[in-house]
Amino acid sequence: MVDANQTAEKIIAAFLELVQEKGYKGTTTRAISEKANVNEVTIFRHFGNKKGIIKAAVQTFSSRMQLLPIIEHDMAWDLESDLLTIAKLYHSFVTKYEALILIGIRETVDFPEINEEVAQIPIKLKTIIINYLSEMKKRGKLAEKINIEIQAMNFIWLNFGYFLTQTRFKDTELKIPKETFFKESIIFFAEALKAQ
Amino acid sequence: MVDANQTAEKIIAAFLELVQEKGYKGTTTRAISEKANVNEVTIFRHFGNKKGIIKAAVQTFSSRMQLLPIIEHDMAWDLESDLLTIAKLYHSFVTKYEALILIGIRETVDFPEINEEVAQIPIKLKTIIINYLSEMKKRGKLAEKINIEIQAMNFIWLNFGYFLTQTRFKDTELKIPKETFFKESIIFFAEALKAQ
DNA sequence: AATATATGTAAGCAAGTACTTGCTTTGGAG
DNA sequence: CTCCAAAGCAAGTACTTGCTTACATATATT
Repeated sequence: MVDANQTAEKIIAAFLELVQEKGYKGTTTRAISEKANVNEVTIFRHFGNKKGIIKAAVQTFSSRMQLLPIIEHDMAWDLESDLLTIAKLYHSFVTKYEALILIGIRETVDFPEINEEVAQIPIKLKTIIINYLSEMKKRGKLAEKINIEIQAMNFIWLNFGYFLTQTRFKDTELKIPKETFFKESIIFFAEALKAQ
Repeated sequence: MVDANQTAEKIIAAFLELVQEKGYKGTTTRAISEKANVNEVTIFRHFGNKKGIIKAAVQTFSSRMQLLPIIEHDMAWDLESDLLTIAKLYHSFVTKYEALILIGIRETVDFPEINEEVAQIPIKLKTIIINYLSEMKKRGKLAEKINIEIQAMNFIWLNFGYFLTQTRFKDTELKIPKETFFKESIIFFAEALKAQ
């Protein structure tokens, strides 16, 4: 007997890959079946309908989301290294779930739930950074006058902007390697915070 | 006789509005005709086919793009106020062409030309800022050690990230008014550059 | 009044697409 | 060997959607 879970995963993987390219509506169940090397009917037997695939994919996504705040305890209470840690975690997460995030950004109307779910990433990130910066203030490592909420958003916009520029524009003029971004941009941001 | 240009504009406007909501494939020619209050056939008489509407819309967009670098001469050679001017110009432009920009980001595969065209926004912005910062260095108003290309990209990511966060996530927790963004984030960035 | 141009109306076609149904095949567990 | 869950296969249905065709109507210009 064939492992049912394995086929389901194959279908989800093919689905996500295709959606990343063609968008949700551009992804046909036939194309999914071909890419996953299964019969089209198998898809419907597993997920009922096309939306069911997304639903299943989102579930694995949201359960992983819960794990994010754990790193709050991994802080060294050094601004540069901690912001670097957070940025790196953010990018590995966001790269891994690129397909779903793109769906959330694209299919705002047809899948408000996914958009809502994807919006949780910056929201969660925001609270993490706000908590972190507050604690840094308490420890006297950050100037009192700093507007923590604004700075949390600055950090988010910077990272989100970098991520989307890299993934959505193929132009070489805009390509900046991850290491450069971390070493230059995040550190610049951390130093700017310190200097205030 | 009815003004043909006017109907064409009505169609393009309806098209852009719908695409912003539903995406390109989610936008049917029937829906466009209803929203524009014209007959469906009129659309095809004007633009030949569905892609023709996009093509026409992109044309007005690209011609406006050409005008952008003109503001290079509007600089006061004061970091804060100049970056503010550039940021404000960027956001008014990007807000105006939101629909097309979203198509460019979403429909990378079906409309590579539009993606290419939309990518010109950050590319053009990049050269504008690089030129500006270089001149500021020459005038002794900016530290020599500053990596101009990186800082140009930082500025772009910040603005692009802000723009997309505002337009794609409806959550109130992430909403920051434009004035706050300009006054806090852009000024923070300018000060950080000065401090280097 | 006549002409030309822009649009409306009605009907429909061809292709694609999500989803169904009924039947067959496969391969591991008892 | 038998049973059964999981998957393949073939055919088809119902519906949507981009686009076409043929004809009627309105209005500005000559």
